[in-house]
Amino acid sequence: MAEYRWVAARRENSPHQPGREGKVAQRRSGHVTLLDIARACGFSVSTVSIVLSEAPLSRNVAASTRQQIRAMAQTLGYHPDAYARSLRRRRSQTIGVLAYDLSDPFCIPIVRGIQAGLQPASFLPLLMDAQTERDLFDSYLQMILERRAEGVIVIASWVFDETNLLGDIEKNNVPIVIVSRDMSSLGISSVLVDNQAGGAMALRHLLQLGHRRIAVIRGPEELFDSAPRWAGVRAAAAEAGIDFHPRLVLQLPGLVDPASGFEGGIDCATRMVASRQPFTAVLAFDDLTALGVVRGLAAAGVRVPEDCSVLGFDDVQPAAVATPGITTIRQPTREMGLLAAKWVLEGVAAREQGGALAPRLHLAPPQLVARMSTTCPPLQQKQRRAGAKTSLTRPGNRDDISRFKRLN
Amino acid sequence: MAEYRWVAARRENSPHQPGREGKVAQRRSGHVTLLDIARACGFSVSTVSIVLSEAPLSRNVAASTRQQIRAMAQTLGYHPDAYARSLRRRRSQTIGVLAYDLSDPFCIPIVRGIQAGLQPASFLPLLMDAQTERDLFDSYLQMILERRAEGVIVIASWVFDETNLLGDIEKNNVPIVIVSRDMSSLGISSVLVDNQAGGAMALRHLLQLGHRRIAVIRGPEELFDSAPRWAGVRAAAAEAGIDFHPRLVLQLPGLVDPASGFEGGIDCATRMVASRQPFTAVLAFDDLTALGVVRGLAAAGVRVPEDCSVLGFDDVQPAAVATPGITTIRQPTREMGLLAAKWVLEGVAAREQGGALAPRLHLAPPQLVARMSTTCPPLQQKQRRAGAKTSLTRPGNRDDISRFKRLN
DNA sequence: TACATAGAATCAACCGATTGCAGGATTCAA
DNA sequence: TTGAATCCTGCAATCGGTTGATTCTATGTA
Repeated sequence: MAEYRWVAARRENSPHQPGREGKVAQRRSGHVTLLDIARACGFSVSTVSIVLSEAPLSRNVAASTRQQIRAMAQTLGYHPDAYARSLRRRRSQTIGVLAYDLSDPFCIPIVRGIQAGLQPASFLPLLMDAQTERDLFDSYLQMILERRAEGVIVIASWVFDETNLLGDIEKNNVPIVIVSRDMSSLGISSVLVDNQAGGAMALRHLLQLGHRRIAVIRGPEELFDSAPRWAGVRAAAAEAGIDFHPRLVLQLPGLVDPASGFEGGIDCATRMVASRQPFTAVLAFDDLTALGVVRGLAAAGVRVPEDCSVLGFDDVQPAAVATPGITTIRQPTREMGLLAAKWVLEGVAAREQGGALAPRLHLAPPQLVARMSTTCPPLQQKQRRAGAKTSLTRPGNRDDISRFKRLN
Repeated sequence: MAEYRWVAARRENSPHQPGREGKVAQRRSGHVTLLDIARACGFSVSTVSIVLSEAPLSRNVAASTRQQIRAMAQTLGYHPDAYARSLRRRRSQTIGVLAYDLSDPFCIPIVRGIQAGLQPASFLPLLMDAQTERDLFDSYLQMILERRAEGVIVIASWVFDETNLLGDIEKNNVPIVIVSRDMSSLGISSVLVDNQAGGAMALRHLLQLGHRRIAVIRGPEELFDSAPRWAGVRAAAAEAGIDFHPRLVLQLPGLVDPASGFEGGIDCATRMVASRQPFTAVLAFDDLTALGVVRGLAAAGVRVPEDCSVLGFDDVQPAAVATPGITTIRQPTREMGLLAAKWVLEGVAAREQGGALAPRLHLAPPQLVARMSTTCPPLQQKQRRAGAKTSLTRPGNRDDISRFKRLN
C-alpha cells in the first residue's frame, strides 16, 4: 500500500514531464518497472534485474536481498517488459505462426503440435490468421518480421498462392518452415502429408472391401494436394488392374473457401447419379467433399453405406461426428506441427551459430481411419448376409454400435 | 550489393564485440536498422526515422532526401523493430486474445470478428490458445501482460474455471472483455449470447412443429451456459403449458473437452430409447451433443427426422455439413467478436484519457437456423401425407434438396 | 602491516526507434 | 553586410531491461 503511493509520487516528480499545459501529469506507462522496485526497496536497478531474471550473477546476491526484491516485485505486480527485454537481449523467443486459413479445422491440431514443440524451448508462437486473404497474409508476414520473430511457420491449408515469401524473409535471414505444401524445390523446408501414399491407401481400402466401380472426385486444379493424391489413386488402380469410367471421375471447381468443398461434393454426387453410370463407392478429395457427397446421395435416395460407400481425406472433426462416421485418410497433423516446430528451432539454433540449414522435406505417413461410411458393395452384402457368417462390422477402428428397439 | 557489404563491414568493426575468444565475430542481430540505412545513404538516424515513420516533421525534409531514404530502406529490406518502437512510444498497438480452447469451432468466427473490429484501429490481435489447460491459460495471460498488450479479450468457450483474471490484470490497469461468459457482476465487461432466449427459441420451434413429447439434454452442471439455457426452455414450456417427463430430461456429465459432448449425446440417446418413454424430438444442449444424439438414435434404428427431430445449439460447422443438417440456434459469433473488439478499444481509449469504463454486459440475440433434422412429429407427417397438400419441406433456411433416381 | 581474494552491489553502456531542441545552411529583407 | 525567417538535419535523451566492468567491503594469508 504505502509503497504504491510512494511509487506514484515518484512519478509525479519525475523530470521529463511532457507537461501538456492543462493536463494532469500522465502516468508514464501505467506499468511497474524495475526502477519502481529498486526505489521501493532501496537497491539498484541492476541488482533487481539480476535477481528477477535469475541471471547467473544472482548467486552473488545476498539471499536476504533476493528475498526482499522478490517480495516487492510480487506486491507491486511486476511483469518484465517483453519489449525492453527482447530489445536488449536481441532475442524475442518468438516464432511467427501464420495460418492461411485458421477456420480450416485441419489447422488447429497443427497449431497445437507447433505449440507443443515450441514449449520445451520456451518459445512462444505468435499466431496469426490470414483468412485466405492474400493482402492480409502479406501484411501479417511483415508484422511477424517487425516483431522480430526468430523463425516463421506457415500453414498453407487449402488454396495458397505463392506470395513473395522468399523476399523479405530471406533478406532478414529468418528460418522458415511451411506446412501442408511442398516448397522444398524453392528452398523452403516443407512438412506435409504423403498425398500420393494417402490416395493409394484410400483406393486400396475400397478395393479390399470389394468395390470395383468406384467414382472419384479430384481436388481443384489450383490446389497443390490434388495432383499427387490423384496420382496415388491411379497408381493403386493400375496395380490392381482396374480403371475408372471417365464419367465417374469428376473434379471440384476452383474454390473460394474450404467449406465450398461441401457444395462441390453435393454437386458431384448429383452429377454422378444423373450420369446413370453404376458405382458402389465414392472416393472424395477430402472430408468436406465426402460430407457433401453423402448429402447429395441422400437427396437422391442413395443410402450410405448400404447402397454406396464414401471415403474422405484429412480426418477433420465433422467427419468423425457425422452419422455415418466418414471413413477417411488421416493426416498426422499434430506430428506435422511438432516436426515443423522442431525444424524451425533447429534453424534458429543454426543461425545462432552463424550457419544455415539446407531446406528439408518430410512427407508424413497418412493413416486409414475406418468408420461406418464404407462397407462392402451391396451385392456382396447380400451374399454375406445369406451366408450369415461374417458381420458387416469390422473389428478395429470402427464405431462400436449396438442395436436398440425402435420406439414411436 | 555494395551497401550490403558495407553494412556488414561496419558491424565487424563495431566496438562492443563480446568476442568469445575463438568465435567468429557475431552478426549483431541480423536485422537492418535505421543506423544501417543512415550510414548507407549518408543521413542521420533522426532524419531516416522521421522519413520512414512519416512523422509530421517529414514535411520539412527535402523530397529528394525522402526518396533516397525510402529507396535504401527498400533495397536493404528494412522493417522497423516493433520492440524498439513500442518501447519508445509506450504503445504496443496490441490486444491480447486468449481463447480457452481454440479447437472449439465456435471460437474461430469470434476471433475473426475480433480481427475485423481491431483492424480499422490498426491494432493487432495477439492470439493464444490455452488448450483448456488452466496453467497454460494463466501463463499465457502473464505473457500477454509482459508483451504490454493494451487490452485483453478472453474467449471462454466451454468450461472455464475462474482464474485469477482480476489479479494482475487489474493491477496493471488493462481493459478486459470476456466473450461467452457473464462476469459482469465481477466487474468485467461481458459479451455472450442470450442463452435464455435461445433455449426458449429452441423449444418454441419444436412446439410449432407440433411436438409435445420432447426430450431435453441439459448442459453439464459446471458449464455456465447450462442453467440459463435450461431456464429458457422451461419458461417456454410453462408458457405453452407443457411439461417434460422426468426420465426424458437428462444432463451431460462433467466434461473434459468440447468433443465429449458428442459422446454424451450418444449416451443420452441410448438411455432415452432404453427408458421406453415415447418422444418425438430431442432438444440437445449444443450441436455436438445433437450430433451424438443422431448417432445414438441411428444405432437404435431411429431415423432423424422421420422418427424423431433433433435440435442443437451454436451452429458450428459439423452441424451444417452433417446429413441431415442439424437445426440449431445460431450464436452471432462474428458480431460478438466485433463488439468485444469495440469495447476493448473503447477501454483503451478511456484509459488513455486517464479514466476507466464501467463494466458492461451484452446478451446477443440468437437466431434459429432451420435445417433438415427437425420436422413435424411422425403422426402429423402421416396426416399431412394423406392430405397430400403440404410438403415436408418448409420454405426459408432449409436445405434445398431435390430428388434423384436411385441407382445400384 | 600489506596484499590478494572473494562477495555484494552498482555503474554505465548498450539494444533500436522516437522526438524536443539546437544548430547549420540558405534566402530574403533592411 | 547583417539580422531574421525558413528549411533541413543532427544531437542526445529517452523507453525498460541486461550485462561486462567496476567499486567497495570484509575476510584470509604472508
